[in-house]
Amino acid sequence: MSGISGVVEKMREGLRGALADALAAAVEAGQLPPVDMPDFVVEVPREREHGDFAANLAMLLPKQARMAPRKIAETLLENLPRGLRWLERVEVAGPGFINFHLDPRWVLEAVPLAVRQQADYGRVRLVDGKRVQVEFVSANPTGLLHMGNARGAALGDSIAAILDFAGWQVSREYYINDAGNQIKNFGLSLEARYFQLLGREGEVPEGGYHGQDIVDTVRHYIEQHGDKLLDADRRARLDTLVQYALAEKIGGIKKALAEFGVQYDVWFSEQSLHDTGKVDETLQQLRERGRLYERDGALWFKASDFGVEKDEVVVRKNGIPTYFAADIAYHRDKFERGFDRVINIWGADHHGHVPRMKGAMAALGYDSDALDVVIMQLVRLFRGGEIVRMSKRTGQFVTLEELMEEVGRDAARYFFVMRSADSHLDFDLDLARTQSNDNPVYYVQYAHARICSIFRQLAEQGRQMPDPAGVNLELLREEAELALARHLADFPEEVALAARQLAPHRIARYVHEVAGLLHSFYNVHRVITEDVELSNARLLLMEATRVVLRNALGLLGVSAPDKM
RNA sequence: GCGCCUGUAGCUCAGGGGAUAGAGCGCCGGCCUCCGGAGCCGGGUGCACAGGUUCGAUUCCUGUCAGGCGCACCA
Repeated sequence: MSGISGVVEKMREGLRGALADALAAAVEAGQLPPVDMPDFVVEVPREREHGDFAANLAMLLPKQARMAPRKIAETLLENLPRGLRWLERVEVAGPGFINFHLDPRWVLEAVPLAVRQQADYGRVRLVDGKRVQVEFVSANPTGLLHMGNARGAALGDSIAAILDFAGWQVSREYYINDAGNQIKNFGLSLEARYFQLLGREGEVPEGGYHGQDIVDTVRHYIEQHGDKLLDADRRARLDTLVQYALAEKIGGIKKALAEFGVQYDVWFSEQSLHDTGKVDETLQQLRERGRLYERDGALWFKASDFGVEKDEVVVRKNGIPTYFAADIAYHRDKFERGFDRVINIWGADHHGHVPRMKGAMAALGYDSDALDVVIMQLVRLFRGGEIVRMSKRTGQFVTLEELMEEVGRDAARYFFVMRSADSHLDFDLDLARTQSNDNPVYYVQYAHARICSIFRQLAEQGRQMPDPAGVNLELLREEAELALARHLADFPEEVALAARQLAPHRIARYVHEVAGLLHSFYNVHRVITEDVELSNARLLLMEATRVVLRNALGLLGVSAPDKM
């Protein structure tokens, strides 16, 4: 692992290097036969008694060396370089593990690092100068945002933030499906409501949009522009209504997402792909590469060339390209824009689309591994222990706005990312609204507010935060202090893991643990006391904790309040 | 029928091949002359099932069973 600057990684790499040296020395001395260096790990054992770090190197060598693993481990120990910082003792354990026991104060190095780096503490450099695009939500602009969209928003935004923290250059994008059949239906639905509101006959078509919000939008139009479309040319009437309604709907979506704390860099129109000829251009490329053929009057993409079960229509018998055709053009455009990596956040109901989209990218000559699709499972809302049903058809569903009104932005964001994407999410509205220790988001925020309160107390006593350079951190010897510092030291690695796995829930769990350790410490020890030296050391520990809580919450889009 | 996701504590969920599998909630019992009790401490049962790979499998592979979601000239 490279590009991680934390103290844990530093220690891990130091031990790894020492073991590699030991192996080389042992071979050199003839104590071991020449062997290939296996891909061994230096890990943090679950059990405290197994030391601070453990290596499995010796257990990977018996075949090559034709020696027992424990014997190999002993030999490695004899050849370990001397004078490794913080190292207290090394031992062979179990089937051949090499366990490293460190002076417990080694973790305190994380404290001044966090204090010094502030908002940058936890940043890692997994990549250098690489660009990634994260596309998420991309809900139809014909309605309101529901729970699935909301989860996508929280997940996508958090993944983007984590990737940014991990060294990627990130662009957040929303794909507006403002073309195709649904827009046609949208127009017919709007027209029907328009007629109805003005006393004429009108019926929302089968498969149209029946929601109350559509009625509201048409009413807004009438309030502003009256009934002048009643006798207009039908094409003009539909176009006008659609344009008006799209603008209003997209405006509403932007506003809701902004209130949710999500800011996009690009809003990309599907229609623009048709208008600029990019859909045709893409189809032409596929044709030139021999991946298209005609059957039953339609044009098909040979997805089966790429391990997909069946081929897919890209141009219908009536000559109109399918959504899939536009989507291929869209993804091609992403790569054309120079992104090194493209990530989509999709609902589970779209997972069947993944293989053929990857196939299409491969067909166009792009690396399909550069396209990652995060599939998130569906959300179930609970209130009073009962499932809250969502139905777009009947227009009865909880919108993002309603959710924020009910539980607040922070709770909503936290709840959506606290489970892994591929886990079904049971969202307990009652719990999210609770202002008590039962609610994990308050639990974490409270830890931050508590620290801020200590600092206010400090100021009231006319005292100041110490300069890190003049503080003796080794006064921190209590178990609660070292356990807390140990977790603060883990932050950069947690960020790296979350980034690699595209897994914000790791950060949610991590920050909850840090909060718990802070509370445990706080309950047993006082920060501000007559003992100025010790107070200063603890103040620095508190400041480092505050930095980590704030940065981690920031990655989740959750605020870190000074007071609650 | 085929494909994808998921089966871990009473409930909701974590667990990048390692040595005795964790957290929150719920339940029971404790802790405030003290920087914020929105807090802390203690108490316990579990990897769906069957094979395989491996020195070692909750983790990887195969199969079975169960739940969710897909399998349109919809998006």
